[in-house]
Amino acid sequence: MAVRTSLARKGGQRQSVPPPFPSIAKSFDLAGATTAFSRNEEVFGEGEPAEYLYKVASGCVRTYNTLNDGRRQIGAFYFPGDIFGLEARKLHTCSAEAITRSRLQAIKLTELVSRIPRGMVLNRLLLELTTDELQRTQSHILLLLKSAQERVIGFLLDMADREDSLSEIELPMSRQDIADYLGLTIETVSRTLTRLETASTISLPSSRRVVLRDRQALNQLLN
Amino acid sequence: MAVRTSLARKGGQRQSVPPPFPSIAKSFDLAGATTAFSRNEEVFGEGEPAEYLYKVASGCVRTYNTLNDGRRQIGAFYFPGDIFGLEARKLHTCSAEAITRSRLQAIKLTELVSRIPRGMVLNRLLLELTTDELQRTQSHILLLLKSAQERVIGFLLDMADREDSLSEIELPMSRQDIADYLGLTIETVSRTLTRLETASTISLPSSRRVVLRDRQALNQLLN
DNA sequence: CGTCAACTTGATGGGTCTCAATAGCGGTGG
DNA sequence: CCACCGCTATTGAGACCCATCAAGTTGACG
Repeated sequence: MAVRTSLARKGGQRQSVPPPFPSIAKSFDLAGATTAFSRNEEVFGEGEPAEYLYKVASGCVRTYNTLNDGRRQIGAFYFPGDIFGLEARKLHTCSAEAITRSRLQAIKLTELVSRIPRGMVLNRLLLELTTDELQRTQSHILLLLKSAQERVIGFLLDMADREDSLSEIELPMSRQDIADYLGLTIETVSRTLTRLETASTISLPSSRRVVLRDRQALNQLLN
Repeated sequence: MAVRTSLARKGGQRQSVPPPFPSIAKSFDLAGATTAFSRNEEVFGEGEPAEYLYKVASGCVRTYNTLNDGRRQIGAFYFPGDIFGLEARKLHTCSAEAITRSRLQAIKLTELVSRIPRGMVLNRLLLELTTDELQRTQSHILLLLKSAQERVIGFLLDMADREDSLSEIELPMSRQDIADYLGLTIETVSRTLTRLETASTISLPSSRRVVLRDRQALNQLLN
């Protein structure tokens, strides 16, 4: 799978940003073996020691926090090639679950140093991963400030960029997942999608498939 | 000034987290000389090359993004001892301004390596700074999901922790700054503060001074 | 005492949440 | 093949929270 260029929002405008150098982190092979995870299976839980780094070989993973009022905030979705599980401190500050049946490469952080490519320092790898995460998180903040319609459109465009497809998206996650990522309710997400379909800017062959019919209109609605 | 312990929200609950090691980054002296900035003076602008790292010697700084609908999103406030200006890529993705008359230490990134304490690697310093930033950003997301009252209370408690005062806060920033940080309007911020004062959980000797009168009640209102 | 900026307060409307019911979809078994 | 089931998604009606627009208040400074 090709290394993806990450996305950044600058001034609220969508914009592709090339990586600072051909992303070593993402193309870096963590380990040979993969572990299988079934749908909704937990990869790690909040509060557990953060000893491993994971790379998605196939499938899709979500990380989330559980708020004390019971709501769930999804922090990020990870697709094949993405690396996750890195934490600032010793413990995980979020939980991770497989969304679909997935295969993950895992490597113990303490063993990582021996697998690092010649000439690369551990701190540089970690810095790169943390930097990517920071950019994603900052974009996420800007997304949460907007109207429901703008959030949903922003989400769809992000997904379209992350899948290789030009205009047809296969969503592995449920409406609840989307809602918890965007800080909305499933009803609002559903209504917004319906309204976009009515306006002929997208079409919904099935609930998990979205076709972007008019990207220009979508970008305009981002305001 | 003492090195502060940073804050993290876990499960939406407030919780102090000790730094992984006595924060080298924050106690690290960037340079001898300081530059003065007047109120509202720009330190750097979005899109400019990110060549310097800044450490607040006195005063207070805000970083922000301007959205394309004209709104402004404040990403963070920086107080004495805090370091800012580090970017993932070559250019600044946000602007920075002094909130009050401030003095800042600045050092060119390219010169940084020569000033790094013996035995420390550049990447480790950068990693530490990025990690701090990531934690702040993640907390910020969780704050933006809550009700106006919870956001304002969360903000006040954060400020109280960052100032050394136990219960009396001196806010250097305007209502507009607070609103743009919390994703609210100034009216909502003002009304919320008034309501909290009416409920005797805080008092407002002046608009920029806040006394936390009942921290237990405040924590309870965080839900 | 006038001016200006910052802040507060009030009235109103709109966007999203809540609660509730209906519809679709995949699986399982008769 | 069809009936049934559970789960997911859609649709509707009403309430509530916050934004908006507008007016009034306060405080600093000349």
